[in-house]
Amino acid sequence: MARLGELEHAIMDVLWASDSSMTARDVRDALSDRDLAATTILTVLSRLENKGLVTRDRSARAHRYRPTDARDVHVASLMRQALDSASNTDAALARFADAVTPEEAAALAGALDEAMRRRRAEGG
Amino acid sequence: MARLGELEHAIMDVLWASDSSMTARDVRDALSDRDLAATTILTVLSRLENKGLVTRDRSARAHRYRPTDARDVHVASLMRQALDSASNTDAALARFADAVTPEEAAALAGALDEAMRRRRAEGG
DNA sequence: ACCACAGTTCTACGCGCGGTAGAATTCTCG
DNA sequence: CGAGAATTCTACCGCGCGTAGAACTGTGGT
Repeated sequence: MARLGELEHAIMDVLWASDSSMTARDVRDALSDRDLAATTILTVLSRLENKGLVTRDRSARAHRYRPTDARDVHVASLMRQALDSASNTDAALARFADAVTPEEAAALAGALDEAMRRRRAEGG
Repeated sequence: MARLGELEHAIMDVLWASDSSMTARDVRDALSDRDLAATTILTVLSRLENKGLVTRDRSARAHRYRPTDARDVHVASLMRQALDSASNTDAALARFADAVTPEEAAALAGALDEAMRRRRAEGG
């Protein structure tokens, strides 16, 4: 769904790295090495808003932008999308299991476990 | 790495669905509802070859095309890429664990288990 | 040996997206 | 109210992708 270009991604990175909302100027400063025009930042920020990736707070003079979702959520969503494009989910998951490091495997196994536990606790 | 357009994806789907290699004509026939020109298929097939997604066998008069990797491998690779774009891998995996169905979770847990076992057996 | 034809390569066009930014507009602070 | 910052409007350019015509080439049939 959300196809990001290089600059769009860079800006998302800046927003994700910040724990509070940022103004366009804040973003530009964070990307000062690129020496971008202020309007460039604004344009991209608007496009990101249209794509649903950032949310804008228009109350103040200088609008404040923040990511709609945390980066993890976005990453998980990309992974989910990829998985959905498989014809054989299990086979894809098996391949994926081969592609993770032992540390990641452990973390994932734990997370699966907990997710399952939580589901059982909630769902009844 | 591999960004696919709509037609490119459709063609990959055709190739993935087939268990043997196909000629351009075969592919066109499989997409006959689209009524595409033969050269269109060829062009896209070439682009896919450049992207490393399909392999071409030039020995016969009509070249034969087949996917470089199975679909699962491709899907797993997309998932891996997504995961690599996370700043906090564990957090992303935790989110992902929440996004899979119980069936998928079971399959994945099993696959992780087996991958681990295999690694232990091989790697020493 | 030659021709017809299938298949391939070359080339190209149009469109939409992303990077980029100027011009015009608007709002706020002093 | 004026200056300046911020936003919106608009636009350009390059590239990737869908699409395909024209030219080329190699193989099979007679």
